Amino acid sequence: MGDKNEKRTFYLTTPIYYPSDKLHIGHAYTTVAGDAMARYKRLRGFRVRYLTGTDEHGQKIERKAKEAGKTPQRFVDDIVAGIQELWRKLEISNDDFIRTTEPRHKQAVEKIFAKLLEQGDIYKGTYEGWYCTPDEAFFLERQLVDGKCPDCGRPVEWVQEESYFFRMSKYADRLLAYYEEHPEFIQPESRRNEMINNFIKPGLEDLAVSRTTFDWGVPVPGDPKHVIYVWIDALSNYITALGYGSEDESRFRDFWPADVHLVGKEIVRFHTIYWPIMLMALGLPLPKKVFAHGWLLMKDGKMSKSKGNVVDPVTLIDRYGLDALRYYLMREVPFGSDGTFTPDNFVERINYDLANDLGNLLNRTVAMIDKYFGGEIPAFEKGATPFDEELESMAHLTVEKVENAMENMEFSVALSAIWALVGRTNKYIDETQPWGLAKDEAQRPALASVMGHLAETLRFVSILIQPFLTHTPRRMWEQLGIEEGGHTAWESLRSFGGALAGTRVHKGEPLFPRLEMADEIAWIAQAMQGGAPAPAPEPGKEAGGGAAAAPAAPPAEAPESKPEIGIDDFAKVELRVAQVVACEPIPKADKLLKLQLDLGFERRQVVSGIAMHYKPEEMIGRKVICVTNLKPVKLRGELSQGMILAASQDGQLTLATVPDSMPNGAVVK
RNA sequence: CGCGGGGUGGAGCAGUCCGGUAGCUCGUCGGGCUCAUAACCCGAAGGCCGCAGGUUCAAAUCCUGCCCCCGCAACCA
Repeated sequence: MGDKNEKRTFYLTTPIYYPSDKLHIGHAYTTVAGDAMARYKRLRGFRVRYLTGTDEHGQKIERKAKEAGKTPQRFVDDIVAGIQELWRKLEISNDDFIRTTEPRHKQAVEKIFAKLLEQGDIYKGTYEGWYCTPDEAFFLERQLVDGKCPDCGRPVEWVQEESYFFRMSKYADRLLAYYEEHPEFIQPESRRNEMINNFIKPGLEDLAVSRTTFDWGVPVPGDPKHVIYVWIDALSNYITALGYGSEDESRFRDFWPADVHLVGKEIVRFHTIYWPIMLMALGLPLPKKVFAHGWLLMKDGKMSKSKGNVVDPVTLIDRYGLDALRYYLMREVPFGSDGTFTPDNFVERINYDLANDLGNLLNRTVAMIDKYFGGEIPAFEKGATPFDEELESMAHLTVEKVENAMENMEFSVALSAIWALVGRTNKYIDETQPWGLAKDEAQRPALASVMGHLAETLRFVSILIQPFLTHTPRRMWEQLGIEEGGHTAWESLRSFGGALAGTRVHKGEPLFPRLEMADEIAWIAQAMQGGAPAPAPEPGKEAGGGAAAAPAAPPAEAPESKPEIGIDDFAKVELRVAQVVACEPIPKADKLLKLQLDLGFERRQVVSGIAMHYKPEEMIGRKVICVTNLKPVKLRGELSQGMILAASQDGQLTLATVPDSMPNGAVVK
């Protein structure tokens, strides 16, 4: 093999996830994709470093921890333990897991901040502006209406709030030049134009990189009243995890710059603008590629618990096996586009591709070798049947296609190519009709050739799927009697031949049991609703998945509750019956209706976000309940003096109404 | 005219950058085979490629206008 000692390196990262909640299948999607890439590169002989982790600071975690009655650290420790458990279950092969609360990270972040400050790239400045205290909002001079708050009309005051800023604009030209010179930098290309047109061209504003409104973070060196905000704290994980800024920077020298940052499309901007600029300021090379993948959406749009369309990856793994889930994630959706998860889809994919095509192919091949050759894979001569050559050349072509696709992170393309080979092999059996050949002793060499070609093709497939499926390759090798080693190495794909001649096959369990589609679709749908799925008969599992524990159904999620209040607090709210006397939509606002309410003793105008649910004309005459002592605000330029009550969930909304007999102005409590 | 994505046989998608036979998976219908997990293989039906113009010998593909859907942003006191 190669006589180069120096292995090429490959550094790949996922975003660091925010542990304020349990992770869902979308996070699993990203991380499995990265894992497939990392495994592929390792198979190709690269020295790979695959990093994932968690971004653990910030106001939201501080608040959630408080609500949970925990310290922030304790709070994130608990959630992160769950995340790491999920990665274990998904057999993510990450080489490191960075947590932004770790000393190694915090120390480096302090250094980075200090350096940027010292260089003058970060400066201490002030947010200045007109501030409306009751609204907690800043306004520019030109936004004021008659020198007063444009929202509520009350006086505003000139305030200054201290903050540290990063001079972004200073680097804008260099960033554009980098884009120019490295067209591969932002990966689906369309994203690049988006960044240039929307953010860079209009001019980069200096970025506020510290906060004084919360404490849970890395304090600004020498100015602990500020904490370092997410930009610097989180993005720098990609280098702090390599030991940048520590006593030992050897790993950093080996692996930086990153080959690929994998990101969701919602954070492209941070990774293609802020992060490169930070690196430029630090005098470091920029990552080679930022790849934005799409979202895995649920049938009814974005995942949300209240929609009842959340799939817990663990539920799927427990019931269908890890390889089924990993295969589905990587095959179903072209990486880079959005895709939709549906139970039908998931079950179909497993049944057709894994059970019928691949699993059955192995099964029938092994059965025939058993039957016709006593379980020993025969030696063969090339071209014994008219179909041999085509199968062989397709096998080689498939390797080439897979390698090309993997370089571009086109995982679904790679898998389709592999499955095209599987399909071709099934067809080959039909063409050669081994059962016919077996009846004629003179056809013995042809039969041997067919068996040899089948086994060899399956060997190819087993090697090619390794980045994606973590159990199946080994199970195929067991059945084909292959020892892990030379015949399972990627480089062995260069030659198609009798590598397996003489090995003994071992008929085993089907790789993937066939699923009862209707039952399983219903089961998943129920699991997504959060209800306890019906005790459908457990389908077979991947061999080795011993414990046939009852599938863990996601428990019904208890709604988040607000803290208890006393009657005094409640009494502060004034609710009254009001009648709608006029109602009209507000231009250019999808959700807003402007209502004139008769409160008996006075009339007032309320703006309400119910336009998606009620037409203006059907509002007129209704008696509703209005909060009458709410601070007035302007919405979409219209004054709103109160709010009307409505119940809503899952995109439904119904007004709380009162019988017409109740007089306007009646107090509700 | 806020930003972006999309409208291709019954369903879900590819093809659109770099014009020239419209492809894949599933479904439907018909056939073949029996080695195999009632799996596998072959064939057929089915599309005015959102609409209207334009460029061209030729447009799903380029240009113009319009319609519709979906995210995001704003607005849900």
